[in-house]
Amino acid sequence: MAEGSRPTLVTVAEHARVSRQTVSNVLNSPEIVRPETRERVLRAIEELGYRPNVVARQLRTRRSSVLGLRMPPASDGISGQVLDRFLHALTDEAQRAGLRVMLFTAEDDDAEIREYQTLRATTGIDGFVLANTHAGDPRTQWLCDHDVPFVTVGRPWDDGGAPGASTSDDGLPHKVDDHPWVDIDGRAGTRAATQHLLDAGHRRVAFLGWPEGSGVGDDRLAGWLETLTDAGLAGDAVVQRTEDSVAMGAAAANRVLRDDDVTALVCVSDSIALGALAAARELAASRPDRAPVAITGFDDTPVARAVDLTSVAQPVADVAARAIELLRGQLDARPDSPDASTGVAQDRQVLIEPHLVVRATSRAAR
Amino acid sequence: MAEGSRPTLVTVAEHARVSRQTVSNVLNSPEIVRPETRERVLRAIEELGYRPNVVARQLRTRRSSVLGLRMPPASDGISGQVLDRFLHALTDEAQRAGLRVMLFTAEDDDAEIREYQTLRATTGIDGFVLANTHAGDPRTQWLCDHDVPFVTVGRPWDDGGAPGASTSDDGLPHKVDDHPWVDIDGRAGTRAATQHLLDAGHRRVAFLGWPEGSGVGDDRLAGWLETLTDAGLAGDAVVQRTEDSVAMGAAAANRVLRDDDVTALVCVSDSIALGALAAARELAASRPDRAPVAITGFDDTPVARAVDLTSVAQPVADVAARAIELLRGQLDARPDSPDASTGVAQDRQVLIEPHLVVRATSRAAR
DNA sequence: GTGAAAGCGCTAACAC
DNA sequence: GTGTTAGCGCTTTCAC
Repeated sequence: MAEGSRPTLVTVAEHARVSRQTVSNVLNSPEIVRPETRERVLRAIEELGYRPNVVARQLRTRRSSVLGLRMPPASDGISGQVLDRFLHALTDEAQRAGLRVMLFTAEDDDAEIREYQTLRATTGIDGFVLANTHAGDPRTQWLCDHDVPFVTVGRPWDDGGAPGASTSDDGLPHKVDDHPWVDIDGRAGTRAATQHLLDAGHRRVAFLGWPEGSGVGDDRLAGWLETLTDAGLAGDAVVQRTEDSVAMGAAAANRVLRDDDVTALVCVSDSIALGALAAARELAASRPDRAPVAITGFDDTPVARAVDLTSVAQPVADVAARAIELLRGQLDARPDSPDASTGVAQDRQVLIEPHLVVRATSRAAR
Repeated sequence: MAEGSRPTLVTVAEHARVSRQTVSNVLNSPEIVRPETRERVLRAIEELGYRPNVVARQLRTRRSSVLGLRMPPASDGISGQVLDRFLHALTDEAQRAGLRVMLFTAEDDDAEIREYQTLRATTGIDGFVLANTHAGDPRTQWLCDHDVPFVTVGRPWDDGGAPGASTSDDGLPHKVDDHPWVDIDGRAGTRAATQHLLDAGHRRVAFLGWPEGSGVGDDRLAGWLETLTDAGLAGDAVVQRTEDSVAMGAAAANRVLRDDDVTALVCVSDSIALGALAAARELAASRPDRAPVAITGFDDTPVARAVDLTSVAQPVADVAARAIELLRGQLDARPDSPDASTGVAQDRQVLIEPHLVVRATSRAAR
């Protein structure tokens, strides 16, 4: 504070009576500097309250330690706040790893790619985290082609619906599907939900899903069907597919519940579950004789907590942690750092198991 | 692409046959360079696909054009997603203004202040956007003391409850309350909601609020009370205060609705409104004779849309735009840029009026 | 109006 | 091990 401006490497060097390079070494490769010198330098740093200027370092090393993330326009879905939580977790993990998260926006995929270019050309962003990737995404293609480190949150779903990582059709320079990603195992989630309902004695467990073709939706459906099949109940499988909204959920539920044997519903989302809940409640009011209907949602949104809805919770923090890990792996593997061997050989694709949060809507009849 | 690496100022200068300084001028002060030279330089820039390196510029100018924002830990409230929307809008506005938003996290206020220091010392962040400020916030104090540009989203509520900007108790070097902020006029919001209900013929309009002492909550209550007073109905004013949750909202509503004359509820939040809605529905079922109850919420969360709840919508995008504006004003007013006069003289404190979104829960009896 | 010189704070080479 | 020499790409004097 006494000096007019902040101390620099030179200030520290003078103070410690060494060259400025030695100070730099103490900071970046402490092991190559003699302990007593190191001590002296560290003391000087301490005394002066020196903080390295990362901008200068960045100019020199061409590494920014900054990650870019496109802020998606708030989808109007009810599942708000999972992005909030993810963002918080990601920022936190990044910070812990010495990285920063920088936000940007883009109208569409092409604009986003243009932003990648700008961001890399002008501010030297090191890598990107992509959410909301979709089949045949031009963004992942571009990033692969330009050798930019990135990780997607969500698998690269083939147009078919099954997870990628399998078919390696030909010897293209870059197999787009085969990039680092982290995702939540939706199938395992619905499996848990369905099993939970079966364990509670339900036999005819219907599924309220999204229209066919969405990788995520089909994956969740698969988990339900699998479980039913394993239990020898696949013959009774009932599915209703609908758009993701409360109203549509209610309508779909009403259709399914015309079958009096259906006593439980596994829903692909909390929105649909919320609709189903309303439908079930009306049904219970109008027909006290009918068996009460158990319901599970997916995402464990605040709404689920609010209305006491059993739901599959996404471990967002884990996802963020693994995403940062995967990104770090790529960053460290770049030209300069020979630490490539240091990093534990890790899978480039990570599937995280969600867990079921059991609440009132799936517990024994009230 | 032909060349190995990216073009720099020198590359452009050579290409345009001018000094590198002239190129810099074309970029930063185009008006001082002769039109024909400028043309030539611009063409060279175009041809080479030159992009200025902001890191180098930053090292030289000490301005980063980056804004810091602490990512708050997801509050468990139902009102998720307003942060999402705000973040998107803020990023968008910032980008439009040539600024970037960088995220960070901190455990508490002190840790946040430490991050301010780190961020400014090492990466040279230009300013901050603070959300969730509270009475006697040490962060705003610190930022004022260190002359760091910032803007808060939300007024600096005095411990009393009234908005600051009024009492200037003594001649302290920095009047903490008197910093730039943007906020939503909650009072105007509940005023609109209450008036809407009065217009619909309701006479006894109760308020379900938060416990006393929260600036935001008291402000919202004030709007309701004001409107009732203006209508000469203050004598009938009924308030129930409760924690912000669906269950508490239902309980509070039940208490208020014991009074058969109460036909409308203005709620301080969507969570509470959601509870009230459930209570009202049960009441309607059990006592078909009673007049139906109209309900309004606050925040216009996805849940409100989902259950067709009338609610006060926060114009988040406007807030973001004004926040960026206020920050820009401070950034431009700094040492170098003499453009201080250019910026329209603007208020340093901005109150934005929300608007009511009328939905089923407040329309004439179904 | 344009150019030349200097330097922002740091690290990568290479000498010593 | 340590110091010296060069820049990274840009802008800011200040001559011309």
